[in-house]
Amino acid sequence: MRITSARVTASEVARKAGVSQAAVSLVLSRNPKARFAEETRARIIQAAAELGYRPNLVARALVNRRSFALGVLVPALGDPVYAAIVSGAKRVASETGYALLLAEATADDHVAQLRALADRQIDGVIIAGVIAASLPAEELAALNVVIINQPSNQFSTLAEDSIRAGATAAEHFLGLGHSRLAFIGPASASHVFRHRERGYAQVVRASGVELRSDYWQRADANVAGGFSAMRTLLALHERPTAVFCANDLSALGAHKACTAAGVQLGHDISLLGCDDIEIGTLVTPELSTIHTPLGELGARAVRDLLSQADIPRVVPAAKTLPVKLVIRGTTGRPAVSPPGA
Amino acid sequence: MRITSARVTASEVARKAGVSQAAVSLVLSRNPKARFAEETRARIIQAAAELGYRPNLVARALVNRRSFALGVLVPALGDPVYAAIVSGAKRVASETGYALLLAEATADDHVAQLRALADRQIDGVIIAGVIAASLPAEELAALNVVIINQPSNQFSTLAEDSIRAGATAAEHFLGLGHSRLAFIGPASASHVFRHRERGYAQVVRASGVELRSDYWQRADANVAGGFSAMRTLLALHERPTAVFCANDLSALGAHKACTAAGVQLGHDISLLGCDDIEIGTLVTPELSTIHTPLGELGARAVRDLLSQADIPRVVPAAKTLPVKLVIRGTTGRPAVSPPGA
DNA sequence: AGCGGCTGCTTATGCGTATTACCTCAGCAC
DNA sequence: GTGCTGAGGTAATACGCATAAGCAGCCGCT
Repeated sequence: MRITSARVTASEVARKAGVSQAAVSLVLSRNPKARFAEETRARIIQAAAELGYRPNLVARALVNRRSFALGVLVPALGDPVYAAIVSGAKRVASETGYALLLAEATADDHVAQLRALADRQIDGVIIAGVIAASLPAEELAALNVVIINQPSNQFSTLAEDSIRAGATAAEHFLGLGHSRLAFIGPASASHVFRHRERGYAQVVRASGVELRSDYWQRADANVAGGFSAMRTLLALHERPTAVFCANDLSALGAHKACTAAGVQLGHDISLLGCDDIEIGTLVTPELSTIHTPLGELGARAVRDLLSQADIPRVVPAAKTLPVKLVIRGTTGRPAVSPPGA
Repeated sequence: MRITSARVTASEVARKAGVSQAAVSLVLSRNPKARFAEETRARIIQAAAELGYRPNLVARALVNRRSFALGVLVPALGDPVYAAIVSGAKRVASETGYALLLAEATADDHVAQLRALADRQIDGVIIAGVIAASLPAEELAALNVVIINQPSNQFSTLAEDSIRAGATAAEHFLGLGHSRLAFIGPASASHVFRHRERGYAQVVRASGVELRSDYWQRADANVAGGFSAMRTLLALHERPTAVFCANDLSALGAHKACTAAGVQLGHDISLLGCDDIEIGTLVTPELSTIHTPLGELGARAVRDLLSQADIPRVVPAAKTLPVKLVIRGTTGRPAVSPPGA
């Protein structure tokens, strides 16, 4: 039975070096308070090396009350957005010797998933995509938490500048001379999506361009949603010339609908996504988009968690990371001058 | 300092219920050997519920010598192929109360990543995409291991039927009437890629169709590789009419090259990928491909690991999962009859 | 009355590590 | 010699849980 391999323990190293287990622990953990003769120190280090001793992190976690592991709670690992966040988090985590424990929360088990992480004594948790408000606050409060892309006055947050993302989209379109601006986005409670929409709407409105309700399409923020929303827009008597989608996935759905309808993207209709996931460069023409710092969000989240672990934060911090316009093939000047011009 | 939250322990439950800590453990773990009066049992359960007791899994892991966690070692979490495997693994793992510990192995730290997992006393590890032969065999041998898509006579393996995948590709092309068959694939040591190629070549050769060396392109199995390889093919005096790519990513690169060159996919040239990642449906026309059971591989890997944990396997098992042709938009009959017809 | 056997619990111990408190011995001052 | 100090270690304990072993009380049987 090979549940956990028989591994060499500190005691065995101690026996081999002719010292006590405590000596092994003290020397190998470079405890500054420990005064050991150079010769003993060397003997212990050599014995450990010869036996291939590696400390049992589970035992260490038990006594330290620190597991050196962080949890990540996301709704879907396969989604490129969360994959990018996880990847960024993993990079920083492994640099610092931290492990990442994954939790994929489905519709109704997000609380259970959080508990599963907490029960493993994680030193902190990163929450992205899962509505933090739907998690029991008192259980979260017992953890170090960083929430990505959601507001919270109780926990630290880290977010893209969603308002600016939407605003940038509108500015791009307006700058190109568009005046028939459409939007495709979910009716969801998601904070990012709402803010991307708001930033977009604000700038459009401020420019004096009309916000037409038939240009404002509600659709799930995925490929299918974007596809059907775009079909609706294409069926309109007077088509929009520029469409901003709440995320790249729906933009790619919209892209597909346009291509299928023979619409020349970047000419007949300008299309802009948001997130800058890699897939956007695979379609033709390549998807213009607003880059959001997904990997960076994951990476910073880990760093924040690690600093929280040392100096617990009284006041939760809220940081916002900038976004950036990435012009590729799907956006350009309108083909025909808008009526008002 | 809030490293790990102050949580209620079994002893506190015991005090509240007026019993010993052992009683709490015995009752709550439904140990069949423990005979307790119904009334005591109820008191313990109620006390636990009132205090919100949840066992510390770290402590449990230490005494059980079983962490109820599995490791996953992959080269890139962002790659849709590995994301799909991880997602499948996660599904089964969380059904059975197991946690998944991620390790993303970069070029030269794969051994360190494996050790980091082992040090956390994982009950098993799934290795995908990382060359298992490059890992220290004696350290692997101390673990329960399932290797995905690589051969091994020392450890259990789980693989798609790569030969069949390639063969299916060739049969599809030949069945459509193609005779100018090309291939794009890496020169890498990867077993899957080599077998997909071999299966393809075997069937082509067996059909009597010539295997032209200028139709056999070496390229990295990613978008950029597929793109440039396809450019080379397109520049040929006599273009191939059907191209099989070693994976979807390179097929998507090839797709892009074709679209850019004005080639009508599915008519002028038939293009076939392999893996069936979701992105393939986003391009126009949608990518025909060979479906490989990525999620299923991850799921089965976890199941195998769990059964290994109970009944250790003397002889490593090797299982192969079937693949399936998925015809979408990029494959069709050749536009012009091949010379020989 | 005495003893076996069952019920219903408790006590003790170990998992592998970190850490505190203590212990021994040498060297030195006096 | 005694006492003090510091160097160089060890012993003991705790972390939170699981589990083997033990033990008290009671019943029934002879």
